[in-house]
Amino acid sequence: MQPKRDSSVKSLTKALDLLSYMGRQRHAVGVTELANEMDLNKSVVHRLLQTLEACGFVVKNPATRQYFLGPRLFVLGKVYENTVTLRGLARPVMERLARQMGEAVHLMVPAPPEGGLPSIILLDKIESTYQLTMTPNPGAVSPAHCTAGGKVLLAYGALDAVAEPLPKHTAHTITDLATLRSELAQIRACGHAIDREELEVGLTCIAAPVFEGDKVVAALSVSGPSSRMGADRLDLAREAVIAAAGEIRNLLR
Amino acid sequence: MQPKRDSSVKSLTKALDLLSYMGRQRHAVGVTELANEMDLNKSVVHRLLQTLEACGFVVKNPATRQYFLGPRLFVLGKVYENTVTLRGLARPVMERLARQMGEAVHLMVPAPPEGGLPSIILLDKIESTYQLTMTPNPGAVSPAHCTAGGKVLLAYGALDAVAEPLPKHTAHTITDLATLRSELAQIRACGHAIDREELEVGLTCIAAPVFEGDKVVAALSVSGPSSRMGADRLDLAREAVIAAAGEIRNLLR
DNA sequence: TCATGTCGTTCTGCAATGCGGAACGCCGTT
DNA sequence: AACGGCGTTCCGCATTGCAGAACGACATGA
Repeated sequence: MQPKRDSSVKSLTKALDLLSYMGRQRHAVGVTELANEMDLNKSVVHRLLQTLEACGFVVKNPATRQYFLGPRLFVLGKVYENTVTLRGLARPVMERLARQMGEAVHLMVPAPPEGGLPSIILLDKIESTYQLTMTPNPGAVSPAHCTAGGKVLLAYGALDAVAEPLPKHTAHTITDLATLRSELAQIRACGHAIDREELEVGLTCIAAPVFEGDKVVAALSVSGPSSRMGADRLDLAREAVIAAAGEIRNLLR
Repeated sequence: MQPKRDSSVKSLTKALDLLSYMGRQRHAVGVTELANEMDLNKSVVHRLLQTLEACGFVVKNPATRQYFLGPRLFVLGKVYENTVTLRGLARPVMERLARQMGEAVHLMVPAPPEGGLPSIILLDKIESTYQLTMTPNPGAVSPAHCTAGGKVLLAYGALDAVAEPLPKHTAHTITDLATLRSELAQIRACGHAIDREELEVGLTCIAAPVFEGDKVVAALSVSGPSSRMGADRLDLAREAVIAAAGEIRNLLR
């Protein structure tokens, strides 16, 4: 039992975990559900929710007596969205890249470790000019081990790897940690990552790291249906994303 | 000294206030500034920030050692944005209203009481079809006492009034509480509110309450330069917003 | 170079704070 | 009417987080 200098405010951590849980659920939840799911006492959950509600971080539906994310989060999220310089600087570069390739362009940043496996956040995107593509919206969270952007962030240490059994999404998903590690080494070697249907069948992505100084802070990617991402087109995309990521790096200076 | 059944988690409240403060500042801040501004001990602020950072609600710039809102708020804000039913239901109605009037259309909800005076949050908006208009973006917070939407929310009890001296923004701003109260009574009587350059010179708005059941949950407004909002056009707008707000009410059923 | 001020960070004992468990009141169901 | 499940409230105890001071790093200016 090492004291281990914890220095984290327990009640605050619990409250933030409650918020994150509600964010994952995407619908209103009751006190008991939260208490069970988060392994907390009902009275604790209730008190935390009352405080969160008083500050507008949570709203209570008086009819169902359930709680959900509140408007203050909306406000603060918008402030983040509008002030993160990376997003604004990257935008024009992303637009050019999207026009050049005609495919969806994504800008991803590491998600703070939330319990389970390492994840990435879609900070911004530009839609494909083709009709037939359904891509996630900004704010979406995806697993890192089976996405091009995620692998880039893992490879360059912007995101901590994990020992957990990696969940399998398709036949191509890397579920073995050793395999993932050698993949990450290769990504570092060639400066880009490819995801060939590792998250979703029919979806191929290629991503490059965005540096700020000597640290990788984001990943830029081009995604499209595998049918359009043949070897030659993928080569084009590789050149283009790496170049674009470099441009963003210069803008961040 | 009544015990007064407080039942709010102090440390959590402090942390949430820190977040809100950073949201207002819109730029990274240091520990000392926060401690001074929030009237807290430095060590407390530091510990809270460490915890917030561990959960991704705050990021620290290692170079400047300053803190700012983190990506988790972005994620949760997006979840709020995408799941609040009001927004999705109101959208088509707002689009029609905007096309009809050619002016900016805003959907506003009450902001949770944050220390000072009652405020409103811009939940969604549609731009004017005219060129020359600069309107706030979704997520923006405005004072309630000098906006049409804010006065509507105050009038119908969706937002608590306040005793503070009301800050003056223009010559037309209502700064007297008695005057405001009679204005609110009149708003309740005629079912709409008008803001004639009370927040900004040259800007006129007209707003109507959006009911859910027997409670007002939002305000819908049409805003334009005073030059385009003459008596006749304002009459048109009044009919239109009231009708549109009624439609949204039906959709919320 | 050294003194000085300012910043973020760490430490530690004390006591206020938040926790746990149980009890309560409210519904809808059985 | 009895029951089970829910959100909510209560209260004493010990854990948790607090205050204050000290520390170390950095920038500034003499």
